[in-house]
Amino acid sequence: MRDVAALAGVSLKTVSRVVNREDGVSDDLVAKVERAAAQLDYRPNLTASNLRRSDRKTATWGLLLEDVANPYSSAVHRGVEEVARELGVAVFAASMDEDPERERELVSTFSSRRVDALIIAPTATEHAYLANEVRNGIAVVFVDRPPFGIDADCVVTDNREGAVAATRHLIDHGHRRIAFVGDFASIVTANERYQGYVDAMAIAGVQVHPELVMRDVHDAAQAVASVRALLAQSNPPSAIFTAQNLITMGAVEALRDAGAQHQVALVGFDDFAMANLLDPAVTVVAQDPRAIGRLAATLVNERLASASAPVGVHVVTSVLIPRGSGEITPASN
Amino acid sequence: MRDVAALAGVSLKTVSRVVNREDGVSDDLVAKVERAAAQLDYRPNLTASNLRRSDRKTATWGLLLEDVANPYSSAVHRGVEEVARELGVAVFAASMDEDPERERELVSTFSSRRVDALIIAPTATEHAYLANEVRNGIAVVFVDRPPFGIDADCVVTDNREGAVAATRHLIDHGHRRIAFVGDFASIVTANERYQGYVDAMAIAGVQVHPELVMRDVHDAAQAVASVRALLAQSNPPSAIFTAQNLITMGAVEALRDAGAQHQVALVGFDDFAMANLLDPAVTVVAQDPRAIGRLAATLVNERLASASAPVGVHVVTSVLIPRGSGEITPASN
DNA sequence: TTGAAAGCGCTAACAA
DNA sequence: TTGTTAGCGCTTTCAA
Repeated sequence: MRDVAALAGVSLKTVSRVVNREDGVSDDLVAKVERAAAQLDYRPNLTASNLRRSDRKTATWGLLLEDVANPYSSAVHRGVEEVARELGVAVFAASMDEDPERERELVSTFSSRRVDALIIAPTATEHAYLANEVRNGIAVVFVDRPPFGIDADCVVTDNREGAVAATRHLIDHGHRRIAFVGDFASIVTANERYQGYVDAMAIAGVQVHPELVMRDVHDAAQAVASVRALLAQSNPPSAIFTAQNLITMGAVEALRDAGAQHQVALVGFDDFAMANLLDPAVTVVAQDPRAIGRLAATLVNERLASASAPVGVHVVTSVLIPRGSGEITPASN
Repeated sequence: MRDVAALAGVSLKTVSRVVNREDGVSDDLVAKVERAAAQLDYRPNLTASNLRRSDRKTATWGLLLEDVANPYSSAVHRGVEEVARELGVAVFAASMDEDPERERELVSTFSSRRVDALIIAPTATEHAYLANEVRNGIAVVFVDRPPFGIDADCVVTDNREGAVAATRHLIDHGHRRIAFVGDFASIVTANERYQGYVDAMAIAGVQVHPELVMRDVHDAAQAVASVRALLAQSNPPSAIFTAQNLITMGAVEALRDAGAQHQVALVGFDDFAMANLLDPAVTVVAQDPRAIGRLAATLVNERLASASAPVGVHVVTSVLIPRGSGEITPASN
């Protein structure tokens, strides 16, 4: 900036005014400064600017995801980015891989770079450690899972209701032996989905068979093994509700390997690419992760505008998409 | 930091030394400062530190992708992140959506935040505009597509060789009427893949039929339409080479809709989720985008260590994965 | 409308 | 081993 000022023959402050498009500078000087800036290919230093500015805003957010390469996470990322782009905000993104310590490290990394906001798909089960960030005016919004030990905005899917819809869909198609395959019981959303399954069964008066309930299944490989074990039982399920996208993919593989894909019904939580092109096409309860990301970003922006606004939980509704696998009826009953 | 110094009863510089783990501070004072920092929940301001430091490193990189939610892009992102994490580097990520102007905006956005490096999967066809960044010591590495008008490291797939392998695979299975469906001819990689197709056909003495060549097909919907048109011809192809992942997905859909998935062979460039679970499973030439990301990040790190090291093009080899769709033989010939 | 001086939080250079 | 002073690039405050 000093070089630009020297070349344009004006003071530092005048260059600052032109760069920040403040008015009160004569057209003559504006032109001179712009010419000099272009000639030197001047790039303003936002970090220095931020250091001195009274509002201390860096126009930078941090986004903490389960895994940037996971389809769900990356769709949330995309939604956040769309809103951030309109606001001229740059977004740090990183993966936590279900590691609470990594979550804290990333918060610290982003905090020391003075982000204005943190959007967190939490892995930790305790978020009191964020109190300092909130006190310092960093907007914190949670997605996918709610926070614990801190009051903050949060965007979640209607996990229980979605699971009820999935389970009821199978019951309505005549199934009584309905298996559940879900993620770690320690994950709140996995629990809510399990609860939805249990509730739907209870409401319909259908018995939950403990040998048909597989929990703590986290990835596709474990899901393949779990579904294989289910199918190998003496009295196997006639339908399966898989409560997470990777589990559904694993179930598809196990069913196909057993040649049972047209005999055993399947409904999955979370949509995934190619679900409609499989044979049979896979019925799912779809979330809208991009909308979740957009909403979270919008909440960040509102929180930044008024730190004292009341905090809320925002529920995005899921929707059941029948495609074939969920409409298979039991062979005999 | 001032508050920490006051609370610990030491000078600013001593706190700075402790925070930066410089030695030459007595254990006694280190303990005092650490206690004070913990008590105040002190977070160092990396932007201020960077402003003053002589090396001017922010430990921050910018990653410019086609679309953060695209499976290819997000796998590259993951690879970059893995290396960045080890180095304690935070990564900005953003999508360009094939918009060259957006590419320049993002470079400017990240430059003004003083990133140490830019990793770009370029959309623009002219990169002379980056000369200033390079001169300022920002490490610039390109992935997926090479740069133009600037000397910089670059990581690409062996597009031509991969396309040759795919085409030859179909020829080896007896096909003579082999269609090509590829992305915008303006995209370098799409051109290389087309060239590989043409070369493989020529080497084998198989005629390229212009009516079987569909270019400028960018997304799944356009691919569905293109493959439908191919199948509707009076003398349709017995095999199709789709030169991009979304195009392959669209081709799968069109073939299935026409009931031709077991008659017409298909080999796609780029692997995708569920390709092995489709019926038939889809034969692909697979890239390793995560490895590409890791390599790009490693190159960034080397470039940062020595700005004057010679620039190179790094080719990551693709591999053909036979799964079924590519091994279908022509009905008659 | 323009500019001079001070200072954001931190570290380099030097001094004690 | 510890502290002092200056200044990174910018904006605030205030004066001209």
